[in-house]
Amino acid sequence: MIGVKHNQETIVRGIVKEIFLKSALKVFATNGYHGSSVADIAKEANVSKALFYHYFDSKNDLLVIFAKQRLEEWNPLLENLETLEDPKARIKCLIDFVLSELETRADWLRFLYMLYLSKEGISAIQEAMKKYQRQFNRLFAAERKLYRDLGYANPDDEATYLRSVLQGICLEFLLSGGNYPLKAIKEKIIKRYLP
Amino acid sequence: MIGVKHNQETIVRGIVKEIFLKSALKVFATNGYHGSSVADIAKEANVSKALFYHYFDSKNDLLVIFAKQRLEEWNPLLENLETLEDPKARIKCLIDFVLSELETRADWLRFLYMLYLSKEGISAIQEAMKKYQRQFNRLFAAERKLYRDLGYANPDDEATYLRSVLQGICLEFLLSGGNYPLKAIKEKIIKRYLP
Amino acid sequence: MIGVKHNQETIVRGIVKEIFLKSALKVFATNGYHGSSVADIAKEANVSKALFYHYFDSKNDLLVIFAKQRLEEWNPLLENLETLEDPKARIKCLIDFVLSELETRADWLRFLYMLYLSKEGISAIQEAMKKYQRQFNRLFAAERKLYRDLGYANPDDEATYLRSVLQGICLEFLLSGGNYPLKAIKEKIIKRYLP
Amino acid sequence: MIGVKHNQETIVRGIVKEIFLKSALKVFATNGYHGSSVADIAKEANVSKALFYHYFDSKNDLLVIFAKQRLEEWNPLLENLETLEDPKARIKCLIDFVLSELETRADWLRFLYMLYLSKEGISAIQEAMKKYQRQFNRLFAAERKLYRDLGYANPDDEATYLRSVLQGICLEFLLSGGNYPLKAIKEKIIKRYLP
DNA sequence: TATGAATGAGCTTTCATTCAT
DNA sequence: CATGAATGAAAGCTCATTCAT
Repeated sequence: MIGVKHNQETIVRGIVKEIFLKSALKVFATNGYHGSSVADIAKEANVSKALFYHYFDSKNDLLVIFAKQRLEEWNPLLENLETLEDPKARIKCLIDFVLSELETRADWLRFLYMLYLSKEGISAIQEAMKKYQRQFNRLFAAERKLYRDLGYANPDDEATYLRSVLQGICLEFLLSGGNYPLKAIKEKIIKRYLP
Repeated sequence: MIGVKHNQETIVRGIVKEIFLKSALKVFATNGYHGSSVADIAKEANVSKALFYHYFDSKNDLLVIFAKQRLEEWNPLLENLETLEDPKARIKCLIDFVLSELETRADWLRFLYMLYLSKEGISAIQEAMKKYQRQFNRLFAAERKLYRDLGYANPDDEATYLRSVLQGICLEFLLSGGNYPLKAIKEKIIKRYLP
Repeated sequence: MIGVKHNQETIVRGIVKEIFLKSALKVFATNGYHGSSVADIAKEANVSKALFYHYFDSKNDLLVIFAKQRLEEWNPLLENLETLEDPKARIKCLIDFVLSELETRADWLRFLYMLYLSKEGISAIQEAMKKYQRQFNRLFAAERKLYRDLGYANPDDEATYLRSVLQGICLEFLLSGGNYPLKAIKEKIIKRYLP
Repeated sequence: MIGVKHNQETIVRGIVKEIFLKSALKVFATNGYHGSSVADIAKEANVSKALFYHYFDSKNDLLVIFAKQRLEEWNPLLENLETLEDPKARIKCLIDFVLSELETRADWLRFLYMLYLSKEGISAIQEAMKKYQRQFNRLFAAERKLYRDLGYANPDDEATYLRSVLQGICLEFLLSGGNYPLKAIKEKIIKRYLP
């Protein structure tokens, strides 16, 4: 019949989309957004270039999708920060969250840093970001409260400082090419905040 | 006299080259290397696209030049680390060096992080890097010696840690969009290492 | 019984084909042949792109079909011109035929003019045309006879002239955007040929 | 010196632009706007595809340029219609203007008819048209005055009618493939309006 | 029948680079 | 030195068409 739609096909669609996203992430992490062509992504996924446009509206579409995924990724941490009573448990949670699974998230992080660093990149995903502004604010508030509960004199600076340290560790991890002493560094920082 | 004329030309050449490099840096920091065209650079410098090729062999040439400049920039620090007696003076010197003039070096840093993060980018300038490997080794040795002199149990990890913290501060500074409490953070870190 | 089923299928097939043709005509009239994609046609018909190829061999197929339909459309007029005795009745018939139902035939006309105007377009349907050459010749002969019977000195030029006038009216009607004084113009021309 | 511009080079620019426009017109007249690629135009002009974009912003740019040229073409006629005293001279002028040089303007006309016929085409050049609305109004007013001066009862319809006839002649001329009796038809129409 | 998946070829446009002046 | 002209290659994206289900 004319007009009949098959529901199960969305499953295939979802799988293929995921393959594309993974491939895109890989090549983006290698060459950056502008340095990666849709042809590169398709090649990585072993399909034709044209198929990409069967699943996404544009190359830029990927940025929006990635931004959304990234922001949703922070939800579990946010929940923990807002519900856990013990501030020490909270800060442990925060450190663990940022530094865990760095190996598997390497492509992800590499790409995000590049994206954030380029001014253009930021404006490209700003609209997508706006929707999540409230979420960001909640996160920052939770962080401030954490340092207040920990008894720090200057919660804002303290939040900034730990954020910087954690980002720095992630960054150096990515730049080190595989021989970063992550375990030792992590112990060091945990010992400092949870004596 | 011929020599004089030659010299003058070289000076002008150097100035124009510098203009190009500065313009390139600016657009690279905005759009990344692949996202910036030679036309963009020329437009930023208010000259014709073709003139670029009177001063540089290719767009890729810029990467090599930037890498060299960056590495030579570290020479004064290296000299200080190797000659200063007092380890406290040395670590103060290191921190000051990395965190000073972040505002004016912002484009520079932004671009370098992007470059280092992209795997491909690194390979593009790897050759240039090789020549300076010896210099890198000297720097790392000086760092290790510093932490040994300061009495740390694990100088290697200690070097890695401080490097991560400083990089993290620079990174967050770039990402913060102008409201990073650099002064407070710097005081904080100096107080920690130089009690 | 098998025959009946076959017949029903043919009827359904015919209906769906007609839907496609109507949709095609609409988008062709809007964007021209080259400016309209099979996807556009399918969308207008609310079916999938692939279904189109169950009913037609190719997009170009549509041109041939349209050309045939157009030519067969002229059959009733031809019959009248050849059988009616009174030349005045014949010319009235001709004018009425060309200028009637312009509103409903607008898409049709718009597309045909575009097709005829494009040199390439004509060659695409020339083969289909050849089969109908005999019919054209009959039409032209009937026209000449008409003007001879009406007593005109130069029947050929007269035929060309009236054809031009009628085409011009159709064209201006299409270009006017809905406010063409068709009735007045038609009266004017009829009064001239049938005083 | 940096920043020096050469004035005479605009001459070359103008010539090459003209070549491009002529080539574009030729291929547009054959295949229509959507049916002609920038590659086709460049091939017709015997230059590289990329050079096109050195002279024009986009393919659509050509439409705007053509529309403007077309409208300016009518200026001499407009001036004559507004200044000539004798209405008979005016209508002679109008007929001559529209039907003269049909052979050399064939590509032009063919393209314009296709453009006007496609609804999309019209909207593409509407903005360019708006600027010239005043000119159109002047032309229509001059036409109305002409038929009033000639003593016609219904100047508006009369203007529409003659416009239709002239358009029809042009159209049939284009469709006839070279054997249109233009001279005879023109005499016929002139005799009718200037007895 | 009817659909979504899939693709090669082609389109518009951009870019790094070269060349004549 | 400095420019505009010019181009081959490749980018993002579309399209007519085929195929498996």
